[in-house]
Amino acid sequence: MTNRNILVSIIEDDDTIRSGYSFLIGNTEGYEVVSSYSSYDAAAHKIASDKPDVILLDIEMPGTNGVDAIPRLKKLLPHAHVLILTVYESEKLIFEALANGASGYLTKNTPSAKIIASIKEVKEGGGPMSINIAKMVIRSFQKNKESPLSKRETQILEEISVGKSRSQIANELFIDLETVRSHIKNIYLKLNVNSRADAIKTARENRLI
Amino acid sequence: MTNRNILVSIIEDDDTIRSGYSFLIGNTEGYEVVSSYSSYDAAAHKIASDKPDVILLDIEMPGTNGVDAIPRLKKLLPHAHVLILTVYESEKLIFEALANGASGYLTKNTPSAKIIASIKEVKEGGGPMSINIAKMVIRSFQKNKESPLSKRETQILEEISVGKSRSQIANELFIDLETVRSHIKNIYLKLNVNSRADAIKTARENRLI
DNA sequence: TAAAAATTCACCCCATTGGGGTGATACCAT
DNA sequence: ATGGTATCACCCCAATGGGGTGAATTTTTA
Repeated sequence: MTNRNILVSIIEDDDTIRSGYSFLIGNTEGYEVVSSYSSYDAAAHKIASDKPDVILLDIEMPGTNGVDAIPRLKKLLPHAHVLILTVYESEKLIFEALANGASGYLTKNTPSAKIIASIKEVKEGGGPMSINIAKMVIRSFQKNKESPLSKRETQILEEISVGKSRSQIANELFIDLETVRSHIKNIYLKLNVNSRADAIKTARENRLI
Repeated sequence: MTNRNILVSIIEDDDTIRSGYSFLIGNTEGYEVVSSYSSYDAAAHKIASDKPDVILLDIEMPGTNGVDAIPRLKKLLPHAHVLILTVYESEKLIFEALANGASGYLTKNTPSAKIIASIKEVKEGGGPMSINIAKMVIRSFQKNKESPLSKRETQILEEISVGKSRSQIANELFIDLETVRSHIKNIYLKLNVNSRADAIKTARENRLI
């Protein structure tokens, strides 16, 4: 069997950048640019017939933005991989993009060779990320070391964050219901909130849990 | 100013692998192996004075395992970066390691050049990951496409997962309290559970939310 | 276009929960 | 020995959560 080219579509509103990518990828052995569009809206009705393996997608675009475009592209082309290529490094955008089905996330300062390699990687089921993105993702797993909460309080807040009730927590930690209550009260005091939802929100924002 | 060498400590129980890394890194310009140990327990009392910039850490080890070793190492050497180098690819271990403060996660099939580059990357605040690890991490952000839950049900379960009460959900979605209730009942039916905690657990396990 | 699924709402029941207040004891670690 | 932590107690009461049953309407899909 012969390895066929990796078919790439590009959706990027900046003409210069789009031509640049197109030139770069089109002139690389084993890669083929099947189409390029200046927005998702321009691509929507045509990209399905292009049958790309990988879609390079910008986030900042007129009309439908990149993040919202991902699930639509996945619906049009269930087997295509979406590789985000953008200048944005906001944690929110990155996670939204990944949650929406992006297979990788590169920033625009990524060297050409890495872009080419990432397209192949993504086609083969990998998940390429720029180092700064990987850093943010890793950091998102790490807890804040300067938590105002004690160990026990953190533990209880974690139970709360998975939907446990007071009595469930009391049972699992082998302590009295009242003790759980007083811990929760102290948690609320420290976080300056007065509901489970707010406590969870504040804790997540500050990586306390 | 002159760039000083990157100081590396290695904690790895396999003698052969340890010497291999030691040789590889020690013979690379700009890198210096300041110490190597066959376990965390062996390193515990001495590594602080080695003052490494980066610690290469194995997960599978006699005595204190790698995951538990991370926070202790971070306590001994708050400014050192821990780079996991292991054969394990279990999602649980990866996330535990990252949550415990690991700065990067490489699998042992990583080519030498990539290991060397990753040590530098980690020292400069990056977050290197093997492609297969990045893939798992990315997948962990992505929802299951074959959810038994409807869009609305998923939305409501997400609200529940952040600790919202029925009435809070009703207010935010502009629907009646009773409607929220009936959605929740349907969610419980579909997931075969009968509590918020179980629903959240099942949903998280199946990436429904 | 007809059937199936999703979304919406209603009213029954009732034990449990959640949040607020106040206070107390014991154990640590600095 | 003083402040933070962890434990428990009892006051109050509205709201919540979970279970049952049924039904109208809209949307999606076959």
